[in-house]
Amino acid sequence: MKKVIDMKKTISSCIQVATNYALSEGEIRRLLETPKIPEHGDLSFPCFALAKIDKENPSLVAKALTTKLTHEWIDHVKAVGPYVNIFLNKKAISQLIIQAVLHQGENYGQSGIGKGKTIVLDFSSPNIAKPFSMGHLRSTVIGHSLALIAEKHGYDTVKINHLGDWGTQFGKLITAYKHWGNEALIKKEPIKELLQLYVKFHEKAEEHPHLHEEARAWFRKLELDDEEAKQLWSWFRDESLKEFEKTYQLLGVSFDSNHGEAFYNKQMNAIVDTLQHSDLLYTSDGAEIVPLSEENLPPCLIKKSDGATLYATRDITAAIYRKQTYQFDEALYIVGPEQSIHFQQVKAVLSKMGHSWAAHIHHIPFGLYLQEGKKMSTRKGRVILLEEVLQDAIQLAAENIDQKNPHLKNKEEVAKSVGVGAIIFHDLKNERMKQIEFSLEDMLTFEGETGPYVQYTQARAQSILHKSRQQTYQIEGLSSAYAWQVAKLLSLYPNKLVLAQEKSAPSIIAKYLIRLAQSFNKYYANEKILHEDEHLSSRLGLVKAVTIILTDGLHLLGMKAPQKM
RNA sequence: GCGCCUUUAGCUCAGCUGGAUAGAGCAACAGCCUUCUAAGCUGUGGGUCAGAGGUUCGAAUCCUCUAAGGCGCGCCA
Repeated sequence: MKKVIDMKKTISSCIQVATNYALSEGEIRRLLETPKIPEHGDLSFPCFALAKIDKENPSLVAKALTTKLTHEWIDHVKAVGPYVNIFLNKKAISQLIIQAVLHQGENYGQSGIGKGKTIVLDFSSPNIAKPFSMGHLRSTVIGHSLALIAEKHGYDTVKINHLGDWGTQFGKLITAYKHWGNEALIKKEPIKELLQLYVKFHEKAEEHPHLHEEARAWFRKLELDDEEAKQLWSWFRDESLKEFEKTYQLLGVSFDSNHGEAFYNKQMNAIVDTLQHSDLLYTSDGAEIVPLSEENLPPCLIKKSDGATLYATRDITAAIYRKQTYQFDEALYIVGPEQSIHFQQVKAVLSKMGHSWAAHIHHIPFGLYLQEGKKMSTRKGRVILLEEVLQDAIQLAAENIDQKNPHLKNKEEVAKSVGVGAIIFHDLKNERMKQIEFSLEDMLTFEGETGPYVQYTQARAQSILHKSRQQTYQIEGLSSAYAWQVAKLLSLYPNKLVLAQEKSAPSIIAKYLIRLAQSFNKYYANEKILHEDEHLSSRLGLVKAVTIILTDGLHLLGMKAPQKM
């Protein structure tokens, strides 16, 4: 699609020609490595595989290859033992890379692999009347980033917030509200107040067990469309959603659908009927199940012994609805790892129903936040509110600005971008499955491998561009070691985006941005950029290219990239 | 008991799907602001890659087993 400067590919085919097609280009590409130390060149080709084919000594093969390897991109080659170390033409290639980035701008790195395809993402999904937990933060920022990455690749995305807006807890909430509720308080602080009602219910219910019956009765009424129950339910939902909306706004997240669990209530009977008619449903201990022993899975519970449906029923229904509504090619569920069996069951049942697209449903789990080595629990009185963490971060960012750049114009806006950015980046920088020990201190760090570090690097680069007052650049390429490192990293960006998409891994982008920022900061510290000489324009072009990639990468993580900070 | 995930420097993590001397960031110590934003840069110390086998010319990376920690395992979501 877009022009990409792929050094590995070019050199691979070059080696292939030089070796008389003894290996496929793919094999060569796989063998071709990036040496860890600069003395070994920009690329290095180990000759073991080649030597095996020729039944020769690897060192000799390497030596022989050096004489045949010529290309305009190659400056010189050197055989060291069994390795052929390739030193590239810095000036020519950096020129091509910088030009490509400048020319394509924010489109640089678009692969087009998703063109004409639709991905549905189910993420965030907080529970009504409960605080936005750290677990939901993970789901939210990962899901959001995956959506942005998919869009970059050309996919159409459908972002769904599968709200936890149904279940027996609403019976409890209504009961609690009828006894001790206060309308004004709920309007003021819905989540806090509703949570308190929920907690109070459980406290009181220990002494007065009949409250449980009352709650069940209210939930039954709700299911039967009782006017009062429904009104309260809908009010709780609206108030909660309003408060969630504030958090989403801070995080810059929006959804295409807020259809929660309740939305599927009316459709579930039809699905249960279908299961029945397909002879998939069995009765076991009074409950309706789909046995999955062939799949090596525990049976999937469709209906409780009291006839009520379960979340598996709901997810199956929702999946079918989504397939019909959005015609998705892939469906991602960004949900904690506790539910991995659940999703296997849902997929298995859908398959049994004859839905071959079940294979396109993917559970994207992530490492849990732990507290003292244990899963964070809402039950334990102490809940860490995301809202408070975000406010802390913004506050700290504001203090930093006052100290470091007191004359900055839009202080509040920048503080928000930086503070929230720190939280998002902290969440996304590590491999998705890695568990995270909750540490406010770590989240509020702005130095080192952090979001603010990347943002700061970008802002400094912008500052240079502003000072230069140049709009267009005459790129001739750069040959200094620092500039070359930066340019090489720029060329890797498109590939990183593809990897991030394939592995559903925003961390690949986050790690890459850190590397690029580090590399640029070294360049910045060691070379004067705004220096009047014949290379000025090329240097500025490199700086401009860096700002383009850093900004684009930050956006893909769901972060802002302030011009100044 | 069974299944899934994790284990790399004191701490938090990379390691490009098997390659040369395992790298960053924090923390500690020592430097660098009359020069493009010091939220930065430079240097020093710090490692039986959890352990044991196996595959291979070559393993942190692939396979098997063991250990530790986490999360699950039919009427919660």
